[in-house]
Amino acid sequence: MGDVLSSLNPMQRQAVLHGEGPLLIFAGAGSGKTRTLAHRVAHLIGARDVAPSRILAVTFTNKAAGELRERVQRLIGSGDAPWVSTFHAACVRILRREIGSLGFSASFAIYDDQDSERLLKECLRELDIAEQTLTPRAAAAVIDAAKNRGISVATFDRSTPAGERAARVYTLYQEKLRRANALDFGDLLLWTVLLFREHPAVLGRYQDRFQHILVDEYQDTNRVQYQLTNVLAARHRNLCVVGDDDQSIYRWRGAEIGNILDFERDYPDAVVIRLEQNYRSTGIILEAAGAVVAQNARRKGKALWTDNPRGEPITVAQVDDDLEEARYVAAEIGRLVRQGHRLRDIAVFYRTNAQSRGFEEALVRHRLPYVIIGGVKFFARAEVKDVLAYLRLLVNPADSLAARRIINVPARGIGTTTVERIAAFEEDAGGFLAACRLALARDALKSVAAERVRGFVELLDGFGRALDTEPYPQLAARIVADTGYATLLREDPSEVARDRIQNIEELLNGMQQHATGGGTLQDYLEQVALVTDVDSYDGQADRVTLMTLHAAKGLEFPVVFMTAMEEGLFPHARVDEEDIEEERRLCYVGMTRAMQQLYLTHARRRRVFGDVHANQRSRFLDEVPRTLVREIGNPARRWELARRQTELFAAHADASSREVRVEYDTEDGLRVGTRVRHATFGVGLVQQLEGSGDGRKATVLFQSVGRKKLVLKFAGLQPA
DNA sequence: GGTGGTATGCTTTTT
DNA sequence: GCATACCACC
Repeated sequence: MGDVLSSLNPMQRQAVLHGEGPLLIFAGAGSGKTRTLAHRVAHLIGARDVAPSRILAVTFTNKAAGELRERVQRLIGSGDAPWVSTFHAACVRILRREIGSLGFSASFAIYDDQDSERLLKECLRELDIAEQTLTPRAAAAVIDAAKNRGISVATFDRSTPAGERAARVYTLYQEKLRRANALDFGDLLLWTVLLFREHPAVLGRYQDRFQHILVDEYQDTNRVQYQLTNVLAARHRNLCVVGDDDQSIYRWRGAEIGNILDFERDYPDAVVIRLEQNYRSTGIILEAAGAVVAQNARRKGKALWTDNPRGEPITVAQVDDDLEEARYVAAEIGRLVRQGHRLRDIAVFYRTNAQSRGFEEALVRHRLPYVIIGGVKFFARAEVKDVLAYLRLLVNPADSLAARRIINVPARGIGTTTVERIAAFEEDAGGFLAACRLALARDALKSVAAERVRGFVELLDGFGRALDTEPYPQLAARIVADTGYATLLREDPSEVARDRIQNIEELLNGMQQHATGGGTLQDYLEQVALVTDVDSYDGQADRVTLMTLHAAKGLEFPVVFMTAMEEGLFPHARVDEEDIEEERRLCYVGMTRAMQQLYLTHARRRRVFGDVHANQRSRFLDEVPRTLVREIGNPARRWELARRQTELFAAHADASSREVRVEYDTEDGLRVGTRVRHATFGVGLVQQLEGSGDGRKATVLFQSVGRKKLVLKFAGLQPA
């Protein structure tokens, strides 16, 4: 263990060695956070004799959980592993065991966003709420936001007409979920909180059990996650949270940055450790990113530093339009590759998924292989969801949404009329599939329709029997064959159909792999419900990576291109001034992904939804100290740049000099607002003057290094 | 029930 | 500008 510890820096070591009691770790970008967490967990097990089963470590992504689990395993060798999982997976694990007391059965299904919206559409129709009043998507957003804040149907605010309407939708939606024995993503967390609240004995068991709780990315926890961790940690109070307020980028998903900012208020005895040494980026990249995020007011503020070389200046490239931007990026990537970089070392970031297209086209033209993370998700594809719906229905026959999805897929002549006739029995029967049986038993369908529905029910019954006798991947393959899905696609010569066949094959392969590892069908469905595309990013294939800035969090690349750095795109036009700080944090996250080289590109004109826009360069570009930048592009624009940066600078200086009460002309000619030049720091603006004679000092805001207090006698300031 | 036309709407989306 | 979603029609 001593050896292992010696590989840590003093702050990391302190975080690892901390014993009992609350611990807050501010971990700056690239400061070795995962490493520290892994060592801490291993230390608790190896040196403090904490049983692995009594440790709970929570992350936000499966990928992060996997990495942490693997590193811990490497450190502790074989033997029991602690719980390392996402919030959602941890809740599923608890709920599979305990959900009986909430009136669900343990085989509950997990609905993704798409499922939720479909179900909400049904709700809105039943409640006679026109889509113009409330779209399924908007309803989903309202309900999800409520769940994130721990608000159940019982506590939902009905005081306004819109609130009353939303409450009715929420109520019906929850009823439908319950009848379908299903939980959506928000439910996984909220039901767990409610379980603990209503069943103190159950809570007590878990409180006892989890002697140590560690939470990663604490800055992105929402209120329910906050409640969950804090209530679970209430007994032992060994709560270790790790995060970086500057990397909080999910406010719009309910994340509350206050959770991390107020940790010391929640736990006055908390030990606070700052990991401020960055091992990832060059000095220049770090300084530039730091200067940008320093513009934010609501932050703890930290001083990241690095022993790494200063590195090359940041390239800011101005291009004429979006096409040229894509061309420039592709050409530059080609050049980097010829210089010896590998494609997998290079990433292209953009603000919205829709922006990937141009880069794809340009990369194809340059014959540069790439991979896109995000966009349309594999498990959200229609054909994949269709096949999964069959399996879901077998595991959880109450899943009416799944039943409705596949009753006529592939087409077997059961139309909307028949479906609606069956739906009339849904309530009595308790689910759509049961309603099919009931409708048949009551002879409620026309003869042709009845035949077809009977065929569907018998088909499913056959699959149901096979479920007990054959491995589920085989069953899945049989479903694809016996339903006629395979034939349908094979007879279709189109490219779309070919893609779909490939996707289904990939799906079946994935199942095979999972089953070989000993997983059951229920495990598989659960895992599939909780994975994302970013999780599957392996970084091994030699390809350029394209992704949104959000998807990039937690990753690093030797070379990073941040594109479309323009007002309206980034920061995005949809964010109001209040959320600008979050956009800026997103910028910070993007910049700090870069290890060696960082490119920031912006176009003078760009096509957005078909119209040409002339966007101003992003304010974030102007917040990067010019001394760290190499500008490429139209030289005439450099004057514009210089002018804008001076303006920004003056505005900033103005704002911060407001506290100064009186300005006198002075014998040295300096006053607040004077532009001065310093031999090392370059140009700056005088913000404050104090003292006289040899002790006279000036506070100067420099473009390059920010604010400095200088003794005039030694500073050698020149007018500029 | 499948095809083709037009309407629609488009930030980010850890799970 | 483009993909999807829904409706009308065959």
